Amino acid sequence: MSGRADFPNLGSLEAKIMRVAWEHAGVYVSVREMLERLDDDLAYTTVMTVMNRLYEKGLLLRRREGRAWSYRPATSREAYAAATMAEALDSATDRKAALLHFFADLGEDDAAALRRLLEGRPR
Amino acid sequence: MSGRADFPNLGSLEAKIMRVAWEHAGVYVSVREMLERLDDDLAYTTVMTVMNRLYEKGLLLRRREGRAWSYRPATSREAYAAATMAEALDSATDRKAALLHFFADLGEDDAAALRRLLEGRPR
DNA sequence: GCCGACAACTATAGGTCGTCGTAGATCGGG
DNA sequence: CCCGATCTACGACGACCTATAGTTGTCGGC
Repeated sequence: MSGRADFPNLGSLEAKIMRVAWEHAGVYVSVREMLERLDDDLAYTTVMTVMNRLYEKGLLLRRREGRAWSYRPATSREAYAAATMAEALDSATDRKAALLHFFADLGEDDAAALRRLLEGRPR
Repeated sequence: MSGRADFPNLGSLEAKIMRVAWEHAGVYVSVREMLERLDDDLAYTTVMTVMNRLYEKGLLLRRREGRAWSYRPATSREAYAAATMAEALDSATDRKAALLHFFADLGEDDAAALRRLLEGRPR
C-alpha cells in the first residue's frame, strides 16, 4: 500500500486526491479533471473508484454534472485537521496534560497565533 | 477487525492493550499480566503478538525479566495524544486557520485551561 | 444507429490486525 | 537428570482496507 500517508486515516492515493480537491476548494472537480491534475499515470477507473470511496466516507460531496459526477471537499483542509486534532485530544485521559504537551511542542509562531486567538475569544 | 478503535492509528486490541499499559504507567507489565488484566478471553500468544507489534511500532518499550519480556509505554497517553494532534496540525496548509477551527470547537473548560497555559508561557 | 465517455460492478494483490497453533528453548521441582 | 510448565520465535489464516484496473452496460450526440 506504499507507506502511511500524510493525512491521518487516509491511504496515500486518497490523501493525494484530497490534497488536489482542497487546492480547488469551492469548485466541483470531475473525475477526468482529477485524473489530469494528478501527475501520476493512473487509470480513469482508479481515480473514479477512490473518489467514490472518499464520497462514501463523507470526505467529498458530489453532484451530477451531465452524466458524470463532480466532487468537492465536504470540509476545508483546516477543519479536517482540527477535527482530527480534537479526536486525538479525546483519546487522552487528562485533557489538560495533553494540551500542555501539545503546546510545549508547538513552535513559537504557532504559540503566538494561538495566544492571539485566545485573546480574541471572550471569557 | 471489529470497528475503528478509539486511539488514532491503532487497532481495537492494540488500543485496549495500550490503555491497560497506560493505566500501569511506570511499571513494566509482562504478557501474562496483561493477559490477566484484559477482561477478554484471549490466547496468550494473541496478547504476545500484539504487544510485540506495539513494541515494533515504538509504542511500547520492553526489557527482559527472567525469560519473559515486560513492557511499558514509551510515552504517556497524553504525550501520545499530543503527538497525534501535532501530526494532524501538520497536515493543514494554513496552520493558523487549523488552530482557529480546533479552538472554536473546544469546550470552555479546555479553552480556559489553554489560556492559563499560554499565560504561563514566556514571550 | 454507432461511438465515445462515463458509471456500476467486479477483481486482484498487498497490507494491517485480530487471532492462534506449533516447535523449540528453558527453568524449577522432584 | 528428566518432566512438565512456561516462554519466545515463527508462521498462518481470515477479515478488512486500499491501490489499481478491466468489463459491462448505458446514454447522449452526431
